[in-house]
Amino acid sequence: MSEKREEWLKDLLRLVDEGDQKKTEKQAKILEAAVEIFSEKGYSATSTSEIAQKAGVAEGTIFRHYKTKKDLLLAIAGPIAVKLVAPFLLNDFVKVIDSPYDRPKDFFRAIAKDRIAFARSNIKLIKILFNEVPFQPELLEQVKNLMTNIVVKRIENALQHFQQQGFIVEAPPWRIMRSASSMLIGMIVFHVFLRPDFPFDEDEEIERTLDLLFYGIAGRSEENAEE
Amino acid sequence: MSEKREEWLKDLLRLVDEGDQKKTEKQAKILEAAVEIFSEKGYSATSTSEIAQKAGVAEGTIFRHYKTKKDLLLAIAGPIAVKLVAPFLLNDFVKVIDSPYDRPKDFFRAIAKDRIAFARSNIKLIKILFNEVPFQPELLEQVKNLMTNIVVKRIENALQHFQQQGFIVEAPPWRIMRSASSMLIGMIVFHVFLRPDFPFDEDEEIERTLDLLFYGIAGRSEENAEE
Amino acid sequence: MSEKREEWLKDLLRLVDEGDQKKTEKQAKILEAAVEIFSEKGYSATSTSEIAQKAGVAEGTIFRHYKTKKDLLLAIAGPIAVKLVAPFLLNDFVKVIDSPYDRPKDFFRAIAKDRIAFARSNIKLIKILFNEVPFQPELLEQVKNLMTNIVVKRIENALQHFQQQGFIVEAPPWRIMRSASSMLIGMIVFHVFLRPDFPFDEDEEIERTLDLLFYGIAGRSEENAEE
Amino acid sequence: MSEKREEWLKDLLRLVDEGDQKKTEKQAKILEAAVEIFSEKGYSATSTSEIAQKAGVAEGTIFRHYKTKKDLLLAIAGPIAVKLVAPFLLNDFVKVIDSPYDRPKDFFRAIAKDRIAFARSNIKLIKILFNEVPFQPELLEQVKNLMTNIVVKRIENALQHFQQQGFIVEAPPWRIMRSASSMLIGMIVFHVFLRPDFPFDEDEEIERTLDLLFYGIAGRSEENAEE
DNA sequence: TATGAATGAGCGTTCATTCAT
DNA sequence: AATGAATGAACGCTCATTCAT
Repeated sequence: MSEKREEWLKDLLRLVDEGDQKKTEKQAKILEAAVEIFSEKGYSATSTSEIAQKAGVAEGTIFRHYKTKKDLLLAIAGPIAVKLVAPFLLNDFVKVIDSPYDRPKDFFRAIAKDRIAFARSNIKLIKILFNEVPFQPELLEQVKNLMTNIVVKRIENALQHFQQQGFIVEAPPWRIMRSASSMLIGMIVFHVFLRPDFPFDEDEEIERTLDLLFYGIAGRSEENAEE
Repeated sequence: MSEKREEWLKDLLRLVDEGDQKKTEKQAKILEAAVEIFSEKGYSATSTSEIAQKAGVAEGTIFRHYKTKKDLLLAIAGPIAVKLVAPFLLNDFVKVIDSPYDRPKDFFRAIAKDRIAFARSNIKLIKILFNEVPFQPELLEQVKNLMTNIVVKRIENALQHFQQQGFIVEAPPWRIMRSASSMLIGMIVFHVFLRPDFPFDEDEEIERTLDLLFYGIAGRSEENAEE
Repeated sequence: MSEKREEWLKDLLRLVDEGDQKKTEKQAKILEAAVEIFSEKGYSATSTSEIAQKAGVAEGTIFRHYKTKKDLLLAIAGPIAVKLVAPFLLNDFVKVIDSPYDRPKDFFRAIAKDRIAFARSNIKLIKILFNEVPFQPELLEQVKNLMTNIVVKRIENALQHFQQQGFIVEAPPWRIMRSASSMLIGMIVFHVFLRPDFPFDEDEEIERTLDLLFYGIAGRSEENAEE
Repeated sequence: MSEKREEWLKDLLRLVDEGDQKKTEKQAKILEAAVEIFSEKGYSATSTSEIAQKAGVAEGTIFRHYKTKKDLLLAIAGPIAVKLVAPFLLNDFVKVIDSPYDRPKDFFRAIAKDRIAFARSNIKLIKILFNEVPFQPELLEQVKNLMTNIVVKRIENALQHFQQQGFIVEAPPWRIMRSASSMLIGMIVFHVFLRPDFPFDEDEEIERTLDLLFYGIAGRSEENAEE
């Protein structure tokens, strides 16, 4: 089940790679400062002079590396969008169906742990991405592409695989996906973004949340009553 | 179980009431225009002259009614924050515990239907609220207050009530709340904001989503295997 | 021989009229300052802040009245282009053919005196016009239109009229026009723009220059030799 | 009647010679690009980065050869000013008085043909020169010097010589010079700069224009009437 | 109450020029 | 000799806000 990589995806990946490598010292400082302030005040409310000051460079230097302020934003938000869905881009992601995750819980657990870790080390970048996606058509387009063509497709495949084996309830895959995603994303949003100080044992929390996802919140009375 | 209303809450409610009533025609047009543009381009990227133009008033008129641009934003985003949690503010919300919702499903179903309807008629306002909450300390504070002191408290009460009756699984209420909220919010976000054109039967969708919430996504094999 | 006025001409004339009338005090000061500095340093080398300073207004005020710096230039250079050819725009200019100027010399003398006076009272504006025409396509177009459709046409008519009466040598009208224009323009350029301090009696100078134009610079020997 | 060469003239000539010779390949490309863009958009509206790009060199390279942007302009406009009056600089220009041009028409014809040819091969440079002379004091000074001390002086000499022989009408030489120059310059401006596509036979045109210059535009009726 | 001209600080961007390589 | 990254002043222009009418 080899997936043909489309052009736009290749371009994206190349962009990400390039961005990760060739960076002058000044460029790195500019990015660092921009991330900091963009995430604090939002893109539109951030001035390039503020970025320059925080980065310790002249304002003109910013525009030598990024033709416009928006270019600077996209240089930050574009790659993070790709990295956000990186696990699903892996060619061998599909192997999930053949073997590595015997059970759907293993599958969700793996994704959850990986993405929580990722979110934790990229809090500011993810904030920027989500704050700006509604207002930057290029970003929106890119995110839509990634989601529709990569993530949704692959998860759907996995779910159908699990359904065939009877591991997952019979229901439209998109609803299961939506519900499962919501629960995991909700967990991340709460523990990483809203209440990073709320004390909890991550592994334990993932386990208990998966329990709720898999077996529901109904108590014994409810179960007997309805089923 | 009467709840003492704090000062800040009284202030908020008065604000909302006032906002809903005394509005000159011009003021209404200004708000309408501001909502439109704020939701499209974001608060910071919107200029007061643009609002004035769209509202068909002079620029000075805006500042006669709202001392600053931020005041205008807060006049929009503040009330919507309150209305967003309005059901939980009702004095008789607590009655849920005494009688009206025999079962938790009825409880969640009622909230879901009501809030979906609300979201649908306030898409732009809610967008504005969520876009700006991270950057406006006053908004953030207000939302935090509402959430922590009203919503969380009352839902927690309800959940504990249901747990006592055995209708809901024994688990920390905050985790159940987080999971349930995530699933319902995820449904709203998806069907109202992300894919409003995605065809679905609302009542049916709510029912099936509640099923997943209550009984989980595990299929028969999985159930047997683990439990 | 009534001439139908084209649309663009109407527009131009309206523009000039408007420009001459409704001007706030600030607007007048801005124009005055702009004319001064544009003529001294050229349009591109002039900064809007300099204009604002000289006009005694805030920089923003300039942009309330003229959307861009180029608009400001065109508000100055456009009308002067029209006024420069104003005499030829008069409907009764054509009467020249019926009676008022019995002889071509009277015709050229009238034009010369009028345009010298005009040049003298609009030195700076004319400088700006001619400095910027090569670089502003809109101006170039406008000047071309005025020249080709109005000035050239009408002078040609007059010349042909004079030729029919034997007052002017038989030669292609455009060559006569070019030569006559050159001589008069040369006179204006020299005495008004290049050496405004060079002492001369204007009426006398015009008369003597017309003599050269009409009877040539050849001395008696040359005349005998060739003719 | 040998003319003592002043210092400034020596300097100029040396500058021109140097300019024509020692030029690295890059330098030549820079000049070429600068001429192109200066003539298109004007000096002030041209950026050094644009020149560098068009010349295919680094921006720094320009400043290695020309200390400032203005130096670059002067390196272009200075020499062309000198070349523009070059014929009058020739030591043997004065021979005109002794013999080579028996008649003034030959004299003017020679100058006209030569300068038309020159203008044609230096259109852009001449445009630059005349566009910038009003704004660059150094250029203005240089052109004034050349004109007053060389061109005017020598033509005046020639004219007086022709007047003594009765070939040219008795009138202040400056007026004859102004009129003759205007006519020839008018011809060049029209046929070379304004309407280079206007079809005409150059030799014929020069001849006919000289006729107008020498014998005037008056027809037979006018001649009889006035003289 | 409503206006819109006026403000001047601040915006994103470009500029001519420098200098380490 | 040639580069191009870096500079910071200056650019044209927009901004939220004020105020006389």
